[in-house]
Amino acid sequence: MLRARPAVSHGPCSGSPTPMTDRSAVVTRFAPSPTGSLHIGGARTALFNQLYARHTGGTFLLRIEDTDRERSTQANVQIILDGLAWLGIAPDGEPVFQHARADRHREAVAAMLASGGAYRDFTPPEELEAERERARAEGRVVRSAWRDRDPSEAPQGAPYTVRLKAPLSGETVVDDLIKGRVVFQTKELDDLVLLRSDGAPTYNLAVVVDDHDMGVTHVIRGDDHLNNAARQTLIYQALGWTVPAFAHLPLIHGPDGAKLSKRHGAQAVGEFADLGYLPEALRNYLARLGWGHGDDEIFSDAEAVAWFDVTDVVKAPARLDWAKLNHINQHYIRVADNRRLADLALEVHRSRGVHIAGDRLPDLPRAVALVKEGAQTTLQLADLTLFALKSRPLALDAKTQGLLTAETRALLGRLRHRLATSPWEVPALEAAIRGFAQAEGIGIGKFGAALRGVLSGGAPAPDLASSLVALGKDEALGRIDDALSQVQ
RNA sequence: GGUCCCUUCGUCUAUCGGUUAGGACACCAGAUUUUCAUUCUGGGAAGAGGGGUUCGACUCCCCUAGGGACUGCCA
Repeated sequence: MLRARPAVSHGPCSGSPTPMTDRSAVVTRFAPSPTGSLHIGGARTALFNQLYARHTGGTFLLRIEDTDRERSTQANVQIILDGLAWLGIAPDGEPVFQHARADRHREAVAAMLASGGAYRDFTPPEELEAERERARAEGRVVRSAWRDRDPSEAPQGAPYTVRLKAPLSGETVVDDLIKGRVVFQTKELDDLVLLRSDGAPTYNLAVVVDDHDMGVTHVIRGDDHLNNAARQTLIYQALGWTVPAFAHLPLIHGPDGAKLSKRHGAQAVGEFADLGYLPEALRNYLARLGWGHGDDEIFSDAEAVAWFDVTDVVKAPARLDWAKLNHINQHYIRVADNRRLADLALEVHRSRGVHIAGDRLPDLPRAVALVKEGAQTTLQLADLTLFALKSRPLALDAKTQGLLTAETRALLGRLRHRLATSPWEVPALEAAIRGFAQAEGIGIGKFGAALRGVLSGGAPAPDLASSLVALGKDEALGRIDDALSQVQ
């Protein structure tokens, strides 16, 4: 018999106490495969696992499923770790690397072999392929002839895989927390390969052994594993282990309802960061995708933890809706700290190769405060703050040049003096501008566009008073002076 | 082909046998306005189809259609 619960092998810097302490406590895990980056669907799976663990006062673990040595890369592991960190999803304890536990997996297989729950399959690949075709034609599941043959009949030293000896009758039930009771006819479940011919454990075996050893009580994962859950149940039974609770999340589709792919704009969480989304916004949006709490749309992490329950997750797949993500992101930009946003905007400018003079930087947070209402992403925030970051003298765009007639120049000259005596605050400057228009007996339209152009150089800018404040008195008046002294 | 899952406004969702089927995003119209945006007001918009069960079905059951997953010595 196997050890009930061997120590979990941790990552490089092991030594932290094993997270599982209370047998009755909930333990969830996120188990991504480093054969690609962290997908947005995976990110949501991680989020739900974390929310459920936090909600129940349980533990949330991370396991890297790197049993596919060919396709797993260290770079992808790092991308996944970075992605989770960026999103603000922090697992408890060190991540478990599945590959490092291969011996333990083989040990479990040895036990199954010994108990008759598994068998050695010497079927050569070509023959297997033929059987696969036959089985498909007959509408049944693939079965190896070696299931009931004596291994001693195999040629000496012939390569073999080890397969699960699945029962041939009865029902296998997956009591899913989201999908409900799903019944499979056991004979429809095939004999999974447990160990490859090179002795390497397969995914289905490894998940079961690791989930068991890690004390996972609730397996919350993508819908695409629902069929696997039945077959994994058979492995649990063969090992004599308790089957965990399952919760299969419906997948996230692209806006057109098709499986999410590159043509939908973004899949990896890193791309969402590059597109100017805030992690808290993405978290909120992701939580609303497939789950909800009444009419609540915008909620804090604490509220999400308090309200979340896997059983409330919707059964149908959801589509990624950029418009709604934008809206939520806009909300979080509005409430975000200006210095933080300024740094984010600056990062965008730098990545765009926009040179910004150091003396303009201190004004950025103030500019951010005045324009952030209109930004849905930090990319847009960068667009909206560009006017404030330009260096004098500004290159005026053609439209502004055209507006600077002798008459307009005269108006701006007089306005400049009025502004210079005003307190440098939005209400006061607004009053000054209105007062000026009134005194001149003209509408703001007569000079407003020109003033904006002079202040911004043609880049998008907020309303006049806000633009003036965003720039600061010296810079604003200086820009006006520059324009007025410019040779016609 | 086989097994399994899914189906309420364009999208995300509420409803958990009795509601004028609610909200959000998007969209349309109007108001505000010195650009863009913001803001405010109003509006259109849904239970895939067909059978049952029931006094009464979006809600429970069955069938059909459509979508999806799995069917690998990938995960």
